[in-house]
Amino acid sequence: MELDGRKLKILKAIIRNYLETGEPVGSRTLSKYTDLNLSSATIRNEMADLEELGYILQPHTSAGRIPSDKGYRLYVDDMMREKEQEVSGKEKEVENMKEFLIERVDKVELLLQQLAKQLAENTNYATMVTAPKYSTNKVKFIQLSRVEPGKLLVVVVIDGNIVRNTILDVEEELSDETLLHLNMMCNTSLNGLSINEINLGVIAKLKEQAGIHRAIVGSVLDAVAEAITVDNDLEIYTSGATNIFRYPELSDQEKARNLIGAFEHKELLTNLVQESLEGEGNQGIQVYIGSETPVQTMKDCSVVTATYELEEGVKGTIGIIGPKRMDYERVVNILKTLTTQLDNIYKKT
Amino acid sequence: MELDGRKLKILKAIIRNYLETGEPVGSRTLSKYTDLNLSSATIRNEMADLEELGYILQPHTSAGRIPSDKGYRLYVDDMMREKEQEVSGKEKEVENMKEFLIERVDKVELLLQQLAKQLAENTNYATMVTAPKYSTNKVKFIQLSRVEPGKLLVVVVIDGNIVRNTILDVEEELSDETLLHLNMMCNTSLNGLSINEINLGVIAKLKEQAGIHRAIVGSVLDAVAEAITVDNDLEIYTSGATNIFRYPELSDQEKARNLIGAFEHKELLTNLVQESLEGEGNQGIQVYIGSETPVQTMKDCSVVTATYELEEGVKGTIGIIGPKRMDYERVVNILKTLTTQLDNIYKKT
DNA sequence: AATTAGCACTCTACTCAAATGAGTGCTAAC
DNA sequence: GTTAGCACTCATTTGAGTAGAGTGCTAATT
Repeated sequence: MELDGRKLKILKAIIRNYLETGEPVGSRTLSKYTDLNLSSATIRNEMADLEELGYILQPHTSAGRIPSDKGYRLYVDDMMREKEQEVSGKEKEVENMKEFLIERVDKVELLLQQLAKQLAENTNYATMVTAPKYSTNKVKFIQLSRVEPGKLLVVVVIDGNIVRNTILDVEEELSDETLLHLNMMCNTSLNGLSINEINLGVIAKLKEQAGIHRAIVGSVLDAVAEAITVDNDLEIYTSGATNIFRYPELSDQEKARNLIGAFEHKELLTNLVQESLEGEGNQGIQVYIGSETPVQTMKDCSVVTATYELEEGVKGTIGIIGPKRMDYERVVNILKTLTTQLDNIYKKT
Repeated sequence: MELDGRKLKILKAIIRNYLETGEPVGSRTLSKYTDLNLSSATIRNEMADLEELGYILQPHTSAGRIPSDKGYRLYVDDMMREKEQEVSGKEKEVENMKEFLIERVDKVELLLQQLAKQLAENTNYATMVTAPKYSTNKVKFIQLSRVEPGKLLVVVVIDGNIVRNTILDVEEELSDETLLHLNMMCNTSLNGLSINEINLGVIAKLKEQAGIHRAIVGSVLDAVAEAITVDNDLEIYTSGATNIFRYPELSDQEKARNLIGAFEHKELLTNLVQESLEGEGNQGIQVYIGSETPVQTMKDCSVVTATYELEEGVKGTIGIIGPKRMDYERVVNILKTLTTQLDNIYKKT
């Protein structure tokens, strides 16, 4: 059996209707409210076929049909293909979001948290934003200072002016000159290097230069290593988890608990981020429908992720989590314009 | 009417039973399963009195009784009074928690997040932990460095070795000597001062010393001010929000949504923290029952908060949020031992 | 051969009444 | 003051009956 034009039309009509109402769609509804001009009986036959093909299913015998994951998939793919052509979308959607993004907050952390929140409020879905990840952190600047006797402050500035710091306990007392000297040494030896480039050779050379202070250099290197190591964890901001209560199909105890649990245990979301960064889809946008999701506890939802790239190799992910019947079109649009704008705003800097 | 000994006994029995089962308690149950040796009829009479006094109430005519907020209050106060005497509690409860606290993580942030998580897992309630708040932050050390041309890194170390940093854009190019000079100036003028002590006099003197670089000093002072300003916001870590689904009386859509919303919008929790820090109760432990809570959306819960104090004036709050029928005794015990241990661990440092 | 009308059938959701049972309040006896 | 006993209340459960939405199939129509 083939999926001819008419079947496709009917399928799309079913999906569109279901997206709107959230109720199973019956043959009579379609017959009346579409321009197909077919009787309900004919549509019933077609629907039986569509069900056999796996695009739709019945919650129970005497109910209408709802789209299956496979059905949604077809719909989304088709939609994405169309969008592709339509060069520039309607930018209005994110207009007010833009406004607040403009007045960039200092702390990236706060900005992203805010972004997640705004996005959740605008879409009525749950959202997730990861901090941009510098795939290759490079040391830009190192500063060692004595805070108080026995305490050494190590500040490391890395690409993108991210500042990390550690306080070390040191046994020996360092004179001002030694400190100055160590500072210079570290900067000349390490600046511009990434974690992989700081190899044994560099380390040995540095320790040699340090002479009697080699122990300290060791500690400092540890601190530097920690600072430039890309931490895979936790830098995920979420918002709007309670939005899932807007959708009855996600609101029962069991499902709500699972979902909200996933938002609480952010480590579960890392899979999602990972996968989303790897599989480059249409303009970095990826749609996971139901059980396609990499996060098991979200198998009753759909997830749309977008990758934004501040500069070469500096990527983050934005995700929107909603019911399978989410408004894919709108969500994809929002994410597209949003990522473009994020890029632009940061590139201006 | 008075609350005589027997009434009190019955009230306590009702509460204890209800804490266990979560079901309204009937007269027959009490008659059978307590050592009061009274018939159900007598107990019924007493219960009628207790209801009139406002300590218990009936969900509906033909149900047993459940404690009212006033009833719980009596119970908790009484319990706290008893605990007072019992000098040292059973410390075992937090034994495994201690274990992980011992291997202190560097980042306070992580530690507190972990603490919240562990606590939630151990108690099966929702938890909340705030970062210790230094009521009077003092500047301990300032370091200005040139990261790259036009960018000045300001690092401020404050009490408790908390490190804050800002990157400033500067117009003029600074020589190494100037930078060194500025560094010394800032440190000698500002070290040891709190936000209130950095007054116009200090500022004027500093600017005068700076001469042509007064503009920069202005920016630096702003950065310092930001660093030592106690930020009232957001430093709240939560965990175990999904635990509320364990308690049917909190699990319906409406309530669950409200509660989880409160955990998401952490700004709502600041009231709680505020109040808890101010009203010093029994060993810094405070119990809010039902509508006593400062956070409106939690009026169907009870909240137990504890204040911990790392050193003079450095305080944080731990909160446990559960159903009104939470195991107050256990929770209070855990919080007591936990705060003591937190103090000890940090004091060792 | 495709479409449609018609009808029997299925299944959910709702309503209603009756039965159940836990628990009370009150009265009269102890 | 305490208790036994009984009538009463009310939430919950159960089952029957009904309405309604929607289907699948067959036979008639185009």
